[in-house]
Amino acid sequence: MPTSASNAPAQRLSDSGIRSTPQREVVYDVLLKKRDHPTADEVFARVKSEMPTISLATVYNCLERLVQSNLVRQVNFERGPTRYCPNLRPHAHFHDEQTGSTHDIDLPPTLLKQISSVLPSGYAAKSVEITFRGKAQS
Amino acid sequence: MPTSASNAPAQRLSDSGIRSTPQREVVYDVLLKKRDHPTADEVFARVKSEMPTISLATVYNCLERLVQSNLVRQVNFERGPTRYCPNLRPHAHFHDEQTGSTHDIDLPPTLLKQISSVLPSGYAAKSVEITFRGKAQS
DNA sequence: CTTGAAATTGAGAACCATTCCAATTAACTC
DNA sequence: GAGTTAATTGGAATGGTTCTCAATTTCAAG
Repeated sequence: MPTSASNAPAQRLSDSGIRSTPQREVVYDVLLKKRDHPTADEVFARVKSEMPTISLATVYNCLERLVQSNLVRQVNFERGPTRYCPNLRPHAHFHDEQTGSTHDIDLPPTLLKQISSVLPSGYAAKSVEITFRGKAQS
Repeated sequence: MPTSASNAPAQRLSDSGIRSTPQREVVYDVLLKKRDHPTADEVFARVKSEMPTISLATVYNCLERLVQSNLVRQVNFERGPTRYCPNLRPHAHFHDEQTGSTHDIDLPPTLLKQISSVLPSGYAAKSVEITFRGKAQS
């Protein structure tokens, strides 16, 4: 079996040092395919259409593993359910209040530096999280 | 009745067009006095020492009113309980992972403009939320 | 292959911040 | 100060995400 595009996700799983299972591959694949920051429930629904026997607990387990392996990031808005995002580059989130959808906004490194420069000395930030709220033209 | 320092909060309540009650004044006062982004439960505990008969439901009601009146802002971290913040100026939050404490970081208007400038045309942001995570020297 | 460690399953339980309720009390208006 | 509207109270209920459990299955290394 060649290292074709279709099993690249599986490759990335084992490359990340986590055991590759069909469930994990499908979960990861679903996240890569539609990057709309789905909740665990939404991932569960999507995965089920490809793999009807998967359980919600497994989806939670897989997502947790993917997060631990730094292949996926967790995103939280307000107090809603945790969402999952396979975009590993520095980016902000734009939350469209009309549609409820979330868009990734790439952040240039220069801006990141400028933002971190507002921190008083003695504050060492490991990460920054930026969320816009408003409406986007559709 | 003079507008003394002690009843300024009460004044600000009625100035905001909401009915002034002892409970609301104490809740607002507690938020102003210790600006460490307490949860509703924490506010409840602090208020109770001044007003032992207040109920948790009232604390929630008061907080909701204060938020509606734009005297207080809600802040959410991860999926934890909602926190309350009387700082109305544009600011970011620095979340110290060691201590769990949260510090306000003032944001200069120029930076806010720079941040908003990364938005593609068509994206109209009504608000931005910036959270740092890391450790602060104590 | 064998074997041991790790993952999956399914259903239910736990968790807990928040809201609801109906009764009581209090705050403004005239 | 009478009346009307809104706020407070306490306790119970809600709601929904996330976790737990033990049994079973699957993975991958030697």
